[in-house]
Formats: sequence, structure tokens, C-alpha cells
Amino acid sequence: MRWKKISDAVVRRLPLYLRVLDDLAHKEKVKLISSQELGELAGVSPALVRKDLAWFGEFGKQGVGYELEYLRHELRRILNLDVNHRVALIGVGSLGGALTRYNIRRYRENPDFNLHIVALFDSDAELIGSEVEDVQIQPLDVLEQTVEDMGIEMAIITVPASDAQTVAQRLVNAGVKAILNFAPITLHVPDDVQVASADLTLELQRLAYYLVEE
Amino acid sequence: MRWKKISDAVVRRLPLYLRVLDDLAHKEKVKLISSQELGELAGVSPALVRKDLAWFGEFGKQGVGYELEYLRHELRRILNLDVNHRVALIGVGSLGGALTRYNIRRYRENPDFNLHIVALFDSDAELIGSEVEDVQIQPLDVLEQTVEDMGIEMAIITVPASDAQTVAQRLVNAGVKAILNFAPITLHVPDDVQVASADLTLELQRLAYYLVEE
DNA sequence: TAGATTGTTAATCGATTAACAATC
DNA sequence: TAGATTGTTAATCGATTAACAATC
Repeated sequence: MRWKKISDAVVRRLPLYLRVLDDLAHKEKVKLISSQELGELAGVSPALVRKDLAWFGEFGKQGVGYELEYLRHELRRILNLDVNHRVALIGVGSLGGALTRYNIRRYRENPDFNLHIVALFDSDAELIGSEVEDVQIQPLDVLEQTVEDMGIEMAIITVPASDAQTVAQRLVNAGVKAILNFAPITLHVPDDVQVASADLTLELQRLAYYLVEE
Repeated sequence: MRWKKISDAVVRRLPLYLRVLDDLAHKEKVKLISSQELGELAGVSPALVRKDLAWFGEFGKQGVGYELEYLRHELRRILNLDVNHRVALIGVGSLGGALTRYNIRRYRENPDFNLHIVALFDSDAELIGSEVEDVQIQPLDVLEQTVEDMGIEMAIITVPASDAQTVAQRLVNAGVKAILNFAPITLHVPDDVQVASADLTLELQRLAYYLVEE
């Protein structure tokens, strides 16, 4: 079952709902949750929660609410998080290394996380051959081959801005369909490739706007 | 000069425009830029570029375009990036450390960057007293005092989810007005405090939505 | 002047909210 | 049954685009 044209605004909120449900599943013995409660915890209006979910089916019961585990399961399915996805990370500097450690540890604790960094690349000869959380850092030469051999679908770019577009191009050529980009540059990719920008400087600068001196 | 109620959608694009102008200022000898060009490089329509800028004044010349250095200067002023801002980072794990190194190196290269991590905090006794890029890691006990003494306005939270809300509360009490939050939890803060969420898992999960197996 | 591009208004588009019938 | 909450439609709100007069 696939859905035609769900707006990006809707898709952005789904992982947020899932995060709330995951937290509740761990902490409390809650079995049911209303759009009211879910909305409060996610910072979204109850009407919007219902409307977002309704795009994908009828998951609740009138007068009752949503069965927590069922909704959680459905959200994971909708987000394709019910199957495992292999991820490559390019640029194993301190940020890239930190993200790798975080991801792999999380995956080890809970393999159902289903997003797994399985390959690391860097152009620095000093780094090649060394390991982060048991994953060897490889030279960029073998990028395409490795992506294809391992069935890698997503990539995280943590290289300098000057290299980011070239790396993105090579990833796209190798068949990667989703990129999380930390480099401070707008990547140009075909329409069927999704890019999420994670330029943290942009976020800090945006926050500075609200720092009005009294 | 302050502006009343500029929408968040507009504010989000300003750092993006600034990034484009900064890049051009370094690379080329471009003196003028049209809304067409700026829009192309920022991934925004020309009409929207003009409308966004017009909220803050008249920065261009009809038939000519925008003078690059002037617009850059004005954007920095609008974003409060013409004055220096001190930033605290709480949770010096591998992600926090990476962000600190990146920020401080960038600031050293170019102090006009004006966003500067000047204080680090952690609860781990092992870390306290050690340094990252010449900034000592302090115990959380002195958080409030240090924020006040140093005139810290912004904070970056890179602690575990379980500690994030408490840390946020303490930061708010100490007078911090903007928080960049990497913990996977929705922070509850007063209306006059701005929070930007940087939960990278949320971004990866969102990207997974688009990975439809053929 | 002629050509180009801004600043701005009106039109369109899309997203959110309000409201309520359906129903558990 | 009575009370509660979903799913959905209509109303509202806000953001983007189109268009063009102003003007450099």
C-alpha cells in the first residue's frame, strides 16, 4: 500500500508522533492514547494529529482513541521503518565519528531501530583502515562499488562544503535515494532523491534573530 | 530598528540567503546580485526572495539588483549577527565535543562569525577540568553562575534525553533566550525562549519515508 | 531612452483549525 | 444508553506566486 502525494509538512510530523509513542511504550503502561494527548506531547493540535493520520487509514476507534502499540506499529510501517536500511557516512571527522558512534550503539541496543550505518568513507589516508565501532573507514575510491554491493540506500554527508556536491553526485550515481547533508551548501540532486539539510550553523543563526537586546 | 511579527518561515530563509552571499563574497568578484540569482542559489523563487527582504526595508535598486556586500551587511544586522553572542554547550560527549571543536575553530578563523561557544558543562566527573579547544569543562553546579557572569545568551543541549528538560529549565532560569536542542525530546520552555530542534534521528526517519522499494 | 529588476498588490495555493456527524 | 473521541468536511488562516507599476 503506497500513498500518492502526501505533503512534506505531514511526513515531517510522523517521526515526531512515533517518538512520543516510543517514549510512552517504554515508560508507562498506557494502552490507549487520544489525539488530544498525542498532540500535547508532540506539540501539535489534536485536529492536526487526526488529519495527519487519516491520510494513511483509520487507526483509531471513535469514543476510545488510538491503541498505542498498534499505532506505533502502523507509523513504523508507513515510515518504512519496519525494514532495515543500510546507511553510508562520508567524512569521518569529529562530527562524522560522533554520529557513527551514536548510531551504531543505538542500533546494537535495539536492532529494530532499522537505520544502520554500515560503511564509512574518508579521503584522509591517515584515517583509512582505522575503525569506528568496528566499521572500517574505506577510501572514497570504493564508494560506488560498496554502495552497490551492500545495498546501501541512504547516506550522511559530513565532508567539507567544497567536497559535498561531488560526493552527493557520486552517491546519486551509485543509487542512493536519500541524503542527510551536514555540509553548509545546497546540494543539487535529481527529483527522485531526497535531501535533508542539517546545517547547524543555519539553525544557530536563525536563533540569533530572536536575541533582541533589551 | 525592530520588526513586529515576521513569520518564522521568513526568518528561516534569511540565514540561507546569508550563506549564499557569504559564499559569493569569498569566491567571486560579484558586486551585484538579482533576486533571480540569489533565489536560484538558495533554492527559493525570486518573488519570495524579494518579498522576504521587503519585510525589513528596501535593499535593492530597480533595474539593477542588490549590492552584494550591502545586502550581506544588512542581513547580518537583521539576524543580530553584527554583535557577538556567547554560547554555552551542555553535555560534552562525542557529539558535543565535535560541535565545540567545529565552532571554536570557525570562530578563530573568522571572529566575525559572532557565535562563540565560551563555556562547556558536563556531569561526568571524569571530564570535568579537561579542555576542548582551550575551553575547560565545568561541573553543572556552576551553570547558572557562569551563564550570568559571562553574559551567555544561547545554549546547545547535547545531553541524554532524560536530562534535557532539567538542563533546559536551568538555562531558562539563568536567562538564556535561545536553545539548540539535540536531545530527542520536546522541550517545554516559556514563550519568550526560542528552541530549535536538531534531533537527527527524526531527520533520518523522515528520509526513510521516501525509500520505497520498487 | 530602452531594458531590467525591484517593491508591492492581488490572486492562488496549501495547510491548519473548527465543527460535527458517525460510532465505539 | 450516555459520554467520548474519531474521521471528515467546510471555514479560516497564512504563505507563495503571479503580475505589474515604479524606477533605476
